[in-house]
Amino acid sequence: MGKENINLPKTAFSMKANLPSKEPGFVQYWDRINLYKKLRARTKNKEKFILHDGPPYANGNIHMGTALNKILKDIITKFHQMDGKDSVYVPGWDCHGLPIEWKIEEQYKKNKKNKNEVPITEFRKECREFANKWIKVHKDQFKRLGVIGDWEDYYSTMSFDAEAQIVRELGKFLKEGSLYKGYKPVLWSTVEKTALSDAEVEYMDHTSDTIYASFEVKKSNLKELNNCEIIIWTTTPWTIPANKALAYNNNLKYLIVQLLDDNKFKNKKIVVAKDLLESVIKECNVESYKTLEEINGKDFLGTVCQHPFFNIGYKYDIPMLEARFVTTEQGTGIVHCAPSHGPDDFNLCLNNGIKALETVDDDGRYTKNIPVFEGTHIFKANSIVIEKLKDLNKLLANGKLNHSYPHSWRSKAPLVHRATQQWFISMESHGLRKKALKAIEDTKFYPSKGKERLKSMIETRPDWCVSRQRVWGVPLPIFISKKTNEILIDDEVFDNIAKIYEKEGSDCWFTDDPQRFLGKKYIAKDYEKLSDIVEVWFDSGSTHSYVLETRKDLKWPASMYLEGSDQHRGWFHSSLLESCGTRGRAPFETILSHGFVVDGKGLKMSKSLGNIISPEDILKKYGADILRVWVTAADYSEDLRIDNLILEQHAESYRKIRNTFRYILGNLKDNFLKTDFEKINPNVLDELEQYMLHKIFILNENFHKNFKSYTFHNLYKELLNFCTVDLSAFYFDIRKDSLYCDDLNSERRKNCILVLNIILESLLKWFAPILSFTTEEIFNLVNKDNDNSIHLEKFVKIPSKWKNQVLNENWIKIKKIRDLANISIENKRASKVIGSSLEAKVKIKLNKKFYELAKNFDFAEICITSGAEIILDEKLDNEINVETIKAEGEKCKICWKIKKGKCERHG
RNA sequence: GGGCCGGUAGCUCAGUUGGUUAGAGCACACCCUUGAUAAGGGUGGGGUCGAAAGUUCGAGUCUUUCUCGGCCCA
Repeated sequence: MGKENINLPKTAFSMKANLPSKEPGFVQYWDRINLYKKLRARTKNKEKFILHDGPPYANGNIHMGTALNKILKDIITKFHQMDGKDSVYVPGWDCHGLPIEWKIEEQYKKNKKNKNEVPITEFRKECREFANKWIKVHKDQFKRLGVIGDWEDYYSTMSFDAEAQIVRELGKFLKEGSLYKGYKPVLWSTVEKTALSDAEVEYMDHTSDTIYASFEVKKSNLKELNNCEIIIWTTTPWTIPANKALAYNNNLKYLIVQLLDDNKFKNKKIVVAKDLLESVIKECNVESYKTLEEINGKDFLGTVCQHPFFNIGYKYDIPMLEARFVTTEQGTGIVHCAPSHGPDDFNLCLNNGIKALETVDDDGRYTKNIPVFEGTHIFKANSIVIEKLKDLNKLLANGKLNHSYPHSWRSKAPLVHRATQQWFISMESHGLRKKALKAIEDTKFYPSKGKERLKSMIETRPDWCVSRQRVWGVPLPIFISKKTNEILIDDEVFDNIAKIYEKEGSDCWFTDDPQRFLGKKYIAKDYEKLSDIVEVWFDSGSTHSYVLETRKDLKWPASMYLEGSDQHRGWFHSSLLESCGTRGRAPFETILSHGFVVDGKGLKMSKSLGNIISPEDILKKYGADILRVWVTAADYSEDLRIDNLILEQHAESYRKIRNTFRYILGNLKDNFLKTDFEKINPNVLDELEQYMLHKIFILNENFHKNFKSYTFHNLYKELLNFCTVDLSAFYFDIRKDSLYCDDLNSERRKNCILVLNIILESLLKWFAPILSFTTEEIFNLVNKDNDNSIHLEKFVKIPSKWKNQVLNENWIKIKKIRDLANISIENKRASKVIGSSLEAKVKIKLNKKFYELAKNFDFAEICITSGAEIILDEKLDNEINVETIKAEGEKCKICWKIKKGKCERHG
């Protein structure tokens, strides 16, 4: 008598997962059976769920953030698919833009090649190849994570049809009139006559002229300020002619000081920040002065000054504006603002209705917008401006300053901020801001706080600058009439350009005869062709038009956009504006945003901290399913922590889940029998089985509730708890005896097997979107038919008759008795009276309420002891009292129960 | 520097409109089992809820300040 006489579990499903080596095989399998096509066929004509992929930039290996994003997308896509929808995922890539240009330029540098000598189309070709290379790399990395999507027919922002559609979209804004020409400061090299990006800037020492200049107050709400002179300090005297405003800070204290030295400023009242007075009088060599008044920054509200060059034609008002960027680090606490020559100045002025002008031309000479000085080169203007200020008695002092200053990385020439011609989409002219805010109201946000975040950005953002002076992008399809200076707006032209791009891409814009784009209606020599490109956020903001709208397998608007929370200012934002501008509503129905991946302590990952974990490392050590567990178990609405400890913990949970499957498979001997849930009559089963069916019903209900609200971490926790608490420690433990020792024909055992089949199917499907590899491994093991996949299945439907609230209440009480029995048994174990619980017999004294319920149950079975006695004791202090005694008698060789006399089952 | 969001046991997360000694799983400790065995079971220890102040009969839950962290902007 022994192991050969009992039904021990046996399965081919190994305890050890070996995910890192096993998973790539499933990636191949899904490729081989063409799972993606099969999925489409399976849910053909079903309601669509479209999660539109926000395109990652095709540059560099993926990092944890990308992995998180793709896994989350895949989990959601799979949930909707298994929920019965046609859940289509088309991945995409963002390809144009500066980072790729840099990479190519870097290569040039290495090879001592000069970018300017390379034909533009050649350069763009290299950019395109570079992007294509990374798309390929990404594709494999994403597939390795278990992500299922249309990998063959993905989209990219540089495909010919995308470039063509971007032209059409711009055409809509041009036609409407909301796309206008304006000016905005960019870092400019007057030597190379080109704009530079931040990354092309080198900071080096530079000696600048400094001045303390004065602006006379014209009028103020604070009478003390009248007749005062506001003092500013700047290191760029040449920007004074472009001055349009002064900036102060509400939180600073200012002083009105009367100068008493015997010079041209004698008795003049000047205004500077209190904290900077000392440095100002020192720098300006003031020897004698008198403080008249202390005022608050807010008192400046409404104050208007005169330009220092008022007397030579600068007759316009100089308003004083509140700005937080004003500090007391240097200067006077009041900052001179030239919107054409500084980003801060530009934004502050823009918010106050003062637009930047073209004040300096490509070569660095003042334009006609700068009276008196027109034609002067700005690098020669400082001394002229200083002289003029002196003449007009607006110069308190001047000097030199050696400081770190931006220079071109190529020519090493100093750079300037210079307003250049740019193209803007107006937020107001055609109600774009209003439309976008309405669209936000109509969108559902997960988590809900995303709504406020996006809303507050749209409320305050300035007009959208969509032009860039670069080469790797879609050219702005703009012709300007040489005669009228007006933009050419003609659908025929836009469409003609788009058609050409569809065939050959947009490279030709830079090389071909402009006449080709203009068609027959216009003559090329009458027009200037722009060479700016479209900023890349417009590219990706338009994906809805060239992906969702044009593909038959998709729908517009998308069911969901899902990205990291930084994309409130990125893709969510640009897509919203583009779509509201062209179609009057958002291109998405819902937005789901997730937090950032941080290390175990909550700090961001950085090279300097050395706390970066790469997806590659995790895949090698744990496998994708562990990474998918990490994504599912985390609350993505906050930042997601990850380190080895956290992964180890999730790996541990995974093992528990895996062993739960293994136990079921072992008892089923890998023979899964699909059952028709509807045909099961719970009432013919033992109460324990009925109770498990009830548990499955409730779990399924919560599962769908959590799925609907996208709270996967709660969903996962419930599944995990079901495996550990309800199955492993409870149901499996109790039913072990029946499974191993009952006759194969016993009703009890057969019913248990039935329930195990049900649990296997339910668990497999619940876990499939999460543990995509492991569930496939099991599915393939128990399904002999070829080319099948768990991912083609639908979620189980649990009949409502499985729900049994009364039974549930009863079993809560039964488990309470069981818990107390366990404590009692543990006491006896500690005192070495017994070891295994089968060596024990429990005497359970109960009050009337519990007795009436418990008398119908076999507590030896429930408590896994050799005997149990239920005794009514109405005098009991507490409801339940359990006493454990050593079981007496013979140990049955088969079921190991200790009984006096023969075992009733095994003789 | 500004805006927004967050800080509950070692870890991942619960904690409904403020109300009994703050919960779960994992991890940990000890014990049992050796017929789920690089598995399984049982029992147990562990947080005063980032800090302080306030409102209240009563606060993890409301207010303020501070602190740490994240995203965005400057």
